[in-house]
Amino acid sequence: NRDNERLKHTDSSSEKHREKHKDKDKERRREEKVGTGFSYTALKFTESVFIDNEPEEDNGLYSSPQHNKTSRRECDDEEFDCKPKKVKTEHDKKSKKRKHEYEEEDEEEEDIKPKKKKKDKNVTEGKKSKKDEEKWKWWEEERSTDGSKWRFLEHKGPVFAPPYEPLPDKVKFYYDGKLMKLAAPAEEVATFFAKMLDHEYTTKDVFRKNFFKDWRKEMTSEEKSKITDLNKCNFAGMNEYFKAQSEARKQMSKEEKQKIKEDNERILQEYGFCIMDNHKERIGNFRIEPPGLFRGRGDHPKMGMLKRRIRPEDIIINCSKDSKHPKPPPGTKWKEVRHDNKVTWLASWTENIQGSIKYIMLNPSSRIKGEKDWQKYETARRLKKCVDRIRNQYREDWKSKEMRIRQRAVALYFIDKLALRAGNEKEEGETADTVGCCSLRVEHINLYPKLDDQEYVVEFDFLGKDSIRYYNRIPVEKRVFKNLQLFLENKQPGDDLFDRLNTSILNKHLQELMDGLTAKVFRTYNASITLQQQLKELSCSDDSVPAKILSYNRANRAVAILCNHQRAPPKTFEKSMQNLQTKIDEKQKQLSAARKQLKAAKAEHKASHDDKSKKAVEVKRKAVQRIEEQLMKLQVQATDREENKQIALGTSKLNYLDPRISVAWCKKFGIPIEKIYNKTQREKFAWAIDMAEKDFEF
DNA sequence: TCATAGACTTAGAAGCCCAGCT
DNA sequence: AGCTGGGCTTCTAAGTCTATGA
Repeated sequence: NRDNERLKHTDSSSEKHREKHKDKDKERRREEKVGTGFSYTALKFTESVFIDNEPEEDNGLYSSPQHNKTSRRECDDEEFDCKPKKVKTEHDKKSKKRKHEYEEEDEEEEDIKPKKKKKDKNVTEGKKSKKDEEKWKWWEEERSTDGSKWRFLEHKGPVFAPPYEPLPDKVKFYYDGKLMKLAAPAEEVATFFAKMLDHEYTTKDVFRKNFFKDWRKEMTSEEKSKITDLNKCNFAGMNEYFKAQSEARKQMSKEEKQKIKEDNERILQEYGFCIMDNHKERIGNFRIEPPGLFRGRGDHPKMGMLKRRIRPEDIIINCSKDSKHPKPPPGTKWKEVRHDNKVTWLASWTENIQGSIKYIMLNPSSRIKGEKDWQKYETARRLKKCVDRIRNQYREDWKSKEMRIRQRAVALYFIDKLALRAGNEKEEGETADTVGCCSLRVEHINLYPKLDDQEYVVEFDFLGKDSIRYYNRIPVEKRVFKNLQLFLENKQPGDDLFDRLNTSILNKHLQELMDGLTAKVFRTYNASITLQQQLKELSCSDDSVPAKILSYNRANRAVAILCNHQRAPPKTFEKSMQNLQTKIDEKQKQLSAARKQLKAAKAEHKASHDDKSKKAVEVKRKAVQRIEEQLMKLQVQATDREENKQIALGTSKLNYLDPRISVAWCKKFGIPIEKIYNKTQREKFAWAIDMAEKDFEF
C-alpha cells in the first residue's frame, strides 16, 4: 500500500494554523496543570461516556504488530545483557564467548607497538600495527563499569580546511553588467554560490535571500553599497572557472594523481588515528567541515546561510592529561583543552547555523562505537522477551479513562506497528517542518471508516526525518480508530494529534516497562526481527548463491520499507535498466541457439551412436547449462535492481539489523560474508562476524 | 517541572574511484 | 587506453535521548 512517491516539500499553508494552535494547546495543558480541576477533554472521560461509546468486545486475541509471534512473556530472563554495569557478573557466569580476561595493568604497553612479530614479518612497517589492530578483539574483554569511556586518549587534533586561495585575475565577476573585483572575504563567499549554480538550491527564494544577507556581511562597505541586488550578480565566470578546474583535475596525469593520493594517505596516517586505551583506532571525521553555504534538507528556513570557517580558536580539544596534547597550527591557540573521559569525542566546535555542537569522534569500527552498537542490539533482544506483555498493556490502555494514557497507548502502537520515530518537538522556524509520532498533527492523518474492502483505515501523510515523505494507508483495530476520532475532536489541522503526549512522557513510561527501553528500541527490534523472519521465510537451501542473495536483499528490503528508507531513484536508473534488459535479451537468444545446437547434436548422436557425437552432446549440454545460469543471474539482478529503485538498503543494514542475524544466515547457507558486507561493513561488524554461529537467534 | 545544552545515532546525497566494458 | 556505471566513502544534516540547571 505504501506510495513510494517522494515529496520533499509540501506547501506550508498549514503553518499558520499550526502556530496558532500550538499556543492554544500549551495553554490548555498549562491550565490543567495549574489545577482548575479539569479541562474540557478531561471532562469527557467519565466512565459513562466511555462505556456508552465503546461496547466491550475485547476477546484478547489479536494479531501482533509485525510478524513477531514470540510466546515468551517473561521479561526478567537473566540472559546475557550488554550493559556495562552488569557485564562483570554476567560475563563470568554466562558468556562462553569471552575467551580471556582483561588485565588492565599488564597490557598497558603491549599494544601500542606491535608485539606479535611472527605473523607480521613480511608486512611493511606501516601496515604492521594496522594489521595488529584489526585483529584486536575488544569484544572478548571486560568493559569499564564506572561510566568512563576511556582511560587514555592521545591524538593530533583535527585537520583544518585549506585557506582560501583568491581567484586569478582572469576570472571575472560582473555586477549589473559591470566588471568588479571583490576583496577576498566577499569573493570567497561568492565562490561558494558560484560553485552551486547548477544546483536547484540556488533558484530557491529562501536560499537566495539567506545567502545574500550573509554575503553582504562579508563585503567591504564599498562592495556593500554597490551590490544591493543578487539578481544583478553574474557568477558565470566563476562557475566556468571551477568547472574547468575540476575538468583539469580529471585530466591530470597518473603521476600527479598518485602524488595527491599519497599526500592524502600521509594526512590520514598522521591525523586519522588516535590512541585510545593502548589501541590505535581510526577516527571517523578528522577533517573540520570547510566553510560553505548551508544546505538544509526539505524546506529549511536557513538554507543558503554562510557556514563560517572554523579556526583553532573555535576548537575544544579532549584528550588525556598524560598524553601528548595536539598542537594548534603555528600562531594559533585552541579554545580549550580538556580531559573528560566521560565522553567519547576528541574535538568539538560550535557551528554557527543552529548553534549546535559538532564533534570529532571515532570510526564505527572502533571499540567505543562497536560496544555501543552491540549493546543496542542486546537491548532490542531484551525487548523481544517482553514485547508481548508491553503490547497487551498498551492495548489495555486504549480503554483507559485518562486521555493522556490513551494517547500514549495509541502512539506506542504506531511506533511499534509502523516503526515510526519518536518525534521530538522542534523549535519552529529553526528547521524544516517535519514530524515523528509524538509530534504528528491533525493534518497528517485521515480516517476512513471504510476504504475499498477494508475497515478502519488510517492514512498517514507527513514529512519525517530529512523531509522524506511517509505515506501509508493502514487498517487498524476498531478501538484505535475510535480513539483517533476522539483525539481529533474539536481540533484544527495544525493542532497536535497527541496533545497530551511528548517523547519525554512516552520514554519515561517505556523506561518503567523495561530497563533501557526507549521509542527507538522498537525500530531496532522490529527491523531485526523482521529480517530474521523474512530470511527464514524466503531462503531455500536448494537455491543457487545468487538466488539466496536475492532472498537476503528482499528480506533487507522488507525492513527498509518498514523503516521508510527511501532514496532518489538514481539519475541513470532507466538507462541502466535498459542496458541490463538488452543483455538479458541477448542472453536469451544465445540460449535458444545453444538449445538448438544441443538438439542437433542429440539427433546426430542418435543416428551415429559413436563416441565423438556423444561427447559433442555433452559439450552442448554443458553450454546450455552455463548460459541458463548466466541468464538466471542477469534476471535476478534485474529483479533486484527494479525492486530497489527507490529503496535504500544501506541505512537499515548499517543501523537497524543485528549483524549477527546476517552472519548466522551466511554460515547456515554457505554464503561468503563478503557477498553481503563490503569491507567497511565487515570492519564495523567484526564483533558479530567473530562471535555469531549459524544457530544465532535474535 | 521544564527548557536547553550536550552527546551520540541515524540519514540521504554527493563525490570519488575502480572494475568491466568497448 | 579511455569511458562509464555503480558501489563505496565521505560528508554533514537531522534525528533521539540524557544530563543539567533554573
